[in-house]
Amino acid sequence: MGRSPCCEKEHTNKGAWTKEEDERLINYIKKHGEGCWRSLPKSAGLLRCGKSCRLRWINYLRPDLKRGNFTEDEDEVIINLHALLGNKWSLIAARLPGRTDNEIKNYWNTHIKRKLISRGIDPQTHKPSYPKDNIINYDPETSISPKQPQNFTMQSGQNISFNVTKSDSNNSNNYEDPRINLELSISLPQSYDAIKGCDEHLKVEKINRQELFGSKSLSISSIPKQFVCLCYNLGNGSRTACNCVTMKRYKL
DNA sequence: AATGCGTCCAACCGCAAGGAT
DNA sequence: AATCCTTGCGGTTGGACGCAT
Repeated sequence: MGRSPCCEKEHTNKGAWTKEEDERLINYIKKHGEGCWRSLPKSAGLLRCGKSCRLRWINYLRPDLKRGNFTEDEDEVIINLHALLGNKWSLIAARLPGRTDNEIKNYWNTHIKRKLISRGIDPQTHKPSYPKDNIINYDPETSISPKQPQNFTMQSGQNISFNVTKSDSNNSNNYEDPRINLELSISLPQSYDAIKGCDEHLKVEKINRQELFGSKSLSISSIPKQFVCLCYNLGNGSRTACNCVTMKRYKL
């Protein structure tokens, strides 16, 4: 014997609720309280299934619901909780008085997802995302890059990375080979002050100085004030370098 | 004015958890 | 222990609406 349906579908209304139905539901719940959703429609004189009544009450008719747009603070709470809990909308809603799980879910899908993407953040992982169109699949056999990056506009301070992965010719899938994990990045010209706090740049700079001049001390201000920075990370041995070095060599 | 398209969101659906029998 | 029932959750749908052409 299978599960009995939640209601008799032939005798129930579907779709948008009318004002009269809303009033019946509100009046009934005011009198008898929430619960017993299965029997509620019959008792309240509604041609709806219990599930539908529950949803209507929880998501729309409850008196404690907050109406209107989400505030910036609420946005941040949702983003932080989603990073922590994932798509657990009911848990997120529990932390936002007056908001429902359905409302938050809709808001996430229509607004916050886009907001995060525009910030360069993957809405599912909450980690920085690389533009898909800039992933270059480099074929070492032919030295041909089958998928060229598309044009797009970089913003000041933005950093674009390219991953070079190995392509599997048998099943046309790409996969990351840890031995050839080559990550390239490029950024717009920036001031030296902006990179001064970057350990990686300073480390490279220090090594380069030692290579060129031994223990001789040189002023770090000899680095050009404005330049395009190109960095690369090699998976094999995790070697890192950047063209700050080259720029400095040219300057010297 | 008509049409097409994208966005928003209320409502639906299937499923699972947990309590009752 | 097995089955049934109720409730709640998350994914999806479809209609209303606004805007561009």
